[in-house]
Amino acid sequence: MKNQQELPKTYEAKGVEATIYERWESAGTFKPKPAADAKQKPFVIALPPPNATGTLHLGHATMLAIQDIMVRYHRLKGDATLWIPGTDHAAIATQNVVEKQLWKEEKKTRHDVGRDELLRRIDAFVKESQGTIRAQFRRMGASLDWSHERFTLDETLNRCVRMVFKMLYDDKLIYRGNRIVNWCTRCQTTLADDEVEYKEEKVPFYNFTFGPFSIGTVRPETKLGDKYVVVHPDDKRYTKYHGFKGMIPWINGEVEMNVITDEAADPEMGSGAMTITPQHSFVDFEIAGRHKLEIKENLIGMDGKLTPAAGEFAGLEVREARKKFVEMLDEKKLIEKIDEDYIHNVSVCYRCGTPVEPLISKQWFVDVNKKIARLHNKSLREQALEVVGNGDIKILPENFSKIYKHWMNNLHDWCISRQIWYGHRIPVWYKLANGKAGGSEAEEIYVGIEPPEGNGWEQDPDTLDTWFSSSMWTFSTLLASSVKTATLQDWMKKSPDFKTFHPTSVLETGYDILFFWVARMILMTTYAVDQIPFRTVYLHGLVRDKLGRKMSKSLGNGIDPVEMIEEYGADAVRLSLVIGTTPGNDIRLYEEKIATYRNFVNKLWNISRYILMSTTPTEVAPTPTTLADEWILYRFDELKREVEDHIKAYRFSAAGEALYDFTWNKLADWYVEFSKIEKNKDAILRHLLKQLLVLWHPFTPFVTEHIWSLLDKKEQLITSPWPDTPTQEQLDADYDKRHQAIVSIEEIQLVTRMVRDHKQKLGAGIEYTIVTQGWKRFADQNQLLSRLATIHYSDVEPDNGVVVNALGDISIYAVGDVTIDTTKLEQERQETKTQIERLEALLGNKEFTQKAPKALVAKEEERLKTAKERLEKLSQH
RNA sequence: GGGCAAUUAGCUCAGUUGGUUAGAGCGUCUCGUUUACACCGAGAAGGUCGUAGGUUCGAAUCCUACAUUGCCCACCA
Repeated sequence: MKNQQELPKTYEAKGVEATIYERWESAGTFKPKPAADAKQKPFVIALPPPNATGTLHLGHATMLAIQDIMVRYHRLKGDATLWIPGTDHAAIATQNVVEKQLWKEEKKTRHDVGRDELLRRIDAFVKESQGTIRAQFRRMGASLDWSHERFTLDETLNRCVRMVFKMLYDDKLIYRGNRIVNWCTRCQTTLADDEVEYKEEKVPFYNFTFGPFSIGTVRPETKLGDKYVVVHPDDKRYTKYHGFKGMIPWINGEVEMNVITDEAADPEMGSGAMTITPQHSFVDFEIAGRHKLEIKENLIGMDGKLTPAAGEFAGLEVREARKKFVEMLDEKKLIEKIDEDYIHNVSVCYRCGTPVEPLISKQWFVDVNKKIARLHNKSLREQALEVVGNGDIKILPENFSKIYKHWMNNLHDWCISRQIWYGHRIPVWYKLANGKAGGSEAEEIYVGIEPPEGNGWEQDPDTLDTWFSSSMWTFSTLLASSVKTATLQDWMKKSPDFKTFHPTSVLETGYDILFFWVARMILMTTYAVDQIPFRTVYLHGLVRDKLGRKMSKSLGNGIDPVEMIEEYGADAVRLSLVIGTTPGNDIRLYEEKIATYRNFVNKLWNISRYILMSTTPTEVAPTPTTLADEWILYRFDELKREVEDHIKAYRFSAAGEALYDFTWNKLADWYVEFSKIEKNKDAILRHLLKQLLVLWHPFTPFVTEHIWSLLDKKEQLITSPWPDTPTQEQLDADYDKRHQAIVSIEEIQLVTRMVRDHKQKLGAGIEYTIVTQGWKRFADQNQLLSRLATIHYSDVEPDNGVVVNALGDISIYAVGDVTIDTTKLEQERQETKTQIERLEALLGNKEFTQKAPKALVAKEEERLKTAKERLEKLSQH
């Protein structure tokens, strides 16, 4: 060993990661630098802001790993690179957490403490969570520009939200109306369509008599005031009732019944006739709208109990009311039958699982179908479809653009008002004309960025859907906070960051929020900014356990990334989330997998340790002098090309695998071993190591930076230049030049393997000789072979030798008093024969030789030749 | 009900536009104290690529049907 340097035998991630991160951050390396190439577009990613409630989970770890690869790659390439961190206030989720805590600790509800006090408590909680998140994201090694951190409730972002709200309002894309909405009786708020989930449940299905019709339902209690029966216009059974109007017996005596026709009634379903309850069913609401029917008051209230409009049922819980209602119907002999085993999809709140009540409520909506001038006479929906349809925005994997389009095609108006306290307050003020609460017809409305002047204005108590503000994330985070303008256009003009960095390059996130978030960003950004928010959408899968199950607390199968980082190091965790995965497909993670990559990181460490300890720094250029040198330098050039191609094509797994294979199977297993025989490889070894560290750096930033610091202290690795990558043409030319060296070295590897195999079977003490014909062996090739496989080289067949294997024009002899098991040899002979037959058949096929690519035909011919030679050798003994 | 994906070694997964004998990691078996590494090294075994057809000189890859699994959307009055 040339160096006295003492390096630990295993890489201890725990001891170095924090220091390294601190060094990157304090040197300002995460901040964007002007591009080396002025023509090159900056590379920008807005980090999907994690909820301000949580702690780091594997979903976060995945997005950080993938995005950091892209960001570090572009930084090394010399691009102006910006990765914007931040957190999302996650309105309902956050308020829920604090409300739960309040109840648990003090047995108080939000109404007990009041709006201001609740918000104060939420703020305190959020501040703490943000601190946790920041610390944990740093532990993953994420090279986020923390000086650019944003929060969806920052004043700057809040102002942006108010501005966009006003723009939409002025364009008449935001309206307020009495419409049917999803209502969570627990969260006490509306939910957007995609915030509702469905759960299968076994419930009784009732069939009752409604005049001449048989009506089925799982929710009889809503049928209290029904008076319309809907049948399909073409349903012959009911043609005679079309337009019928008359009195029929119902729960409390006679009621008026009207028969109307609508295509929504499915003749195949049940009796083909249904009654409608527009207050509590989306479909019924639409039917009522088409027929301009009067819509009565809600029967179910926001508290989940029946309202005074339900008369004697008022105040009852839904389930109690149902029971009573059915009993009363039964007494009147109006129940036909009850199916107790009916499987029904119950809609529930995605946050708390409580059944959702559809009911009528006065809410704010975004109109997605109205065509407006700003969008060149298109609607929000059409615009959002177009930018994906025409390729301005590319979605990866591609099949998700189909899903996106389908969703967009079926998009309904977006209910954006929420009856919770935490979030962006709706920038609308009301003044009652008569100065008294009550009649809404008499009120004046003011919509603005700032509160209106004068007295008597009261702000809308509601807040905005959390996705409303996150839909602006790519541009709201780039607006200058110091600037106050009246319009968004002006603001953008006066925001240098916005002008430099928008649109962003890539939006990387899990496919589960494609609709919640990605689609809405496209919707809102194309409208408000008249730019796409990002050019490429990369969707990763969900992290699951080894059996493909979701990780959950109740199953106890969760993996805490922070614990894994503690034990295996951040680099290993990152690799385990990237290698062996493909975009859009779920990722199965388990501890052994992380351990595998920890082992790899240690391998990289030990290769470096060996090079550091056995070579000295040198200024000599890495010039190949032996076959092995030529081989490794060619394969390394090839690796650079592969890695770059893969990263550019977002195939991060393939890039990582190529690096892994080169590092372990080529550099460590062969070249480092060659270097022990051939010596004097300091320049090449150090050159390979340095460049390899750069290539690995996006994947495993900590260990590479650490090794780098032991190697070269001038500049940090994170801001070093990416090595020049040869073009495919250069590689091809190089291959032609180095062809013999490459073939020879790879031949050595094969022969070595064969001899080792036989040595194991025949035992020690056997001598091996190889006899070659055809081209002359190179001196260093012979030397390498004899050292690696303890083998002699000869031009002539040894007297008492037995052929144990053959490769092309090489024969391998075991020499001496050898009794060998010929089964293996016979097996090889058979295999070679089969191969020859196959190849002869293939090459005898004119269609193949004519239609297949010439290179392939030539290759097959070469293989046939080799196989024949081999068979000849094998048959000699 | 509509749509999308998946099905490859015992397990977890790769497999770019159809083209060598289908790859990797883990696990299994055999051997190994060569001073970079036992978080290691050398080797081996293990797959008719879900099933059945089709297109093609050639299919894990393209087409059709079916089966199984998962997800998304719609939602049954």
